[in-house]
Amino acid sequence: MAKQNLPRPTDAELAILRVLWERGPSTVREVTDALHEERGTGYTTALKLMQIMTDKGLVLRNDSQRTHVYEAVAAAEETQQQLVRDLLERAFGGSAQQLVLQALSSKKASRAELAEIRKLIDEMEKKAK
Amino acid sequence: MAKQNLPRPTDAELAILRVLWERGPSTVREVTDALHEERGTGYTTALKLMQIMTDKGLVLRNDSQRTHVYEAVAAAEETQQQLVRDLLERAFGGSAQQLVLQALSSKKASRAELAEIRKLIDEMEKKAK
DNA sequence: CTGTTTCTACGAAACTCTTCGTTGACATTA
DNA sequence: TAATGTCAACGAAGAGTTTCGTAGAAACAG
Repeated sequence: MAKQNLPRPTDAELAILRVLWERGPSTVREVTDALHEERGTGYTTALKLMQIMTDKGLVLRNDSQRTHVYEAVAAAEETQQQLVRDLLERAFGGSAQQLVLQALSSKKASRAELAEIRKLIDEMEKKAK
Repeated sequence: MAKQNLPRPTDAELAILRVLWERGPSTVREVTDALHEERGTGYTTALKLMQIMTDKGLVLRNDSQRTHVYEAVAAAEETQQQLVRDLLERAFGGSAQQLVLQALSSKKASRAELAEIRKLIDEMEKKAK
C-alpha cells in the first residue's frame, strides 16, 4: 500500500517530516523539542499530528517500546518532488521553466549553486539527445 | 496596506486567480464557466470564493455595474514568486538548488526550456560578478 | 509502596476551506 | 405587467487542520 498515493502533507505535517528527515526515526518528545523553538509546538500537538500522519500513511510508528518511534515513509526527495510537481500544475500551468525562473530570482542563488544547476542542465541535455 | 502582505492563496483560490490572470478582469459567471470544465465549480461556489478573496485583498471588485467585475490584485509573477519562496522555506530549507533540481527532474523539461534556463543562469552569473 | 514524571489516547474547541441551497433584488422578454 | 432568468448576499453544512486539556497507564525515585 502505496507510497505513491500519499496525501500532500499540510504545513504542520511538513514541519514534522523535516525533523524526521533530518534526525531519522524519532520520538514525539524529540520532534517536539526540535519544533518548539521555531514553531512553539506543544507536546500533545505534535503527538496528535503524528498520530494523524500515521493514519494517513505519511509516517510509520514502531510501538514495540513504550515510547513509540516514528519515521517518515517517503524520503525527502520524493515528497519534495511531489510538492514541486503539485505547485507546477497548480500555479505554473506545468511550465517548469517559469518555476525555475521564479525560484532562481526569488532567492538569489549563490555562485556555487548556479554552477551546480548548470552542471545539472548539461547532464539533462546529454540525456535528452 | 499591502500587496506584500497578501495571504497565500488556497488551492481553489489559486484556480480562480489563474483564470483572472489569463482572462483579465472577469465576472463570476465568466470565471465559473472557465472553471466548470476542469473543476466542476458551481456558480455560488465561485461567487463565495471570490467574495472571500475580496475580503482577503487577493482580488479587487468593481461593483459600479450590477454585474460585478473582479481582477487579481497581484500579477501572476508576484504570486508565483511568493509561492515558490514559501515552498522553498517550508520544504527545501531554503536551498534553491534542490528545488530547481526537483523541478527539472520531475517534469522533464524540453530541450528549448533547458536552453532558456541556461540563458537565465548565464545572466545571473554575470550580474553576480 | 507512594508520589512524581513521562507517555499514549481521546475528545473537543477554534478555525479554515469548500461547497451549495435559498432568498430577494434586478433585468429581460413576451 | 407578469413570467422567466440572472445576479449578489447570506448562512450553513461538512470536511480538514491545528491546538490543547484531561485522563489513565507505565516507569521511576524516594
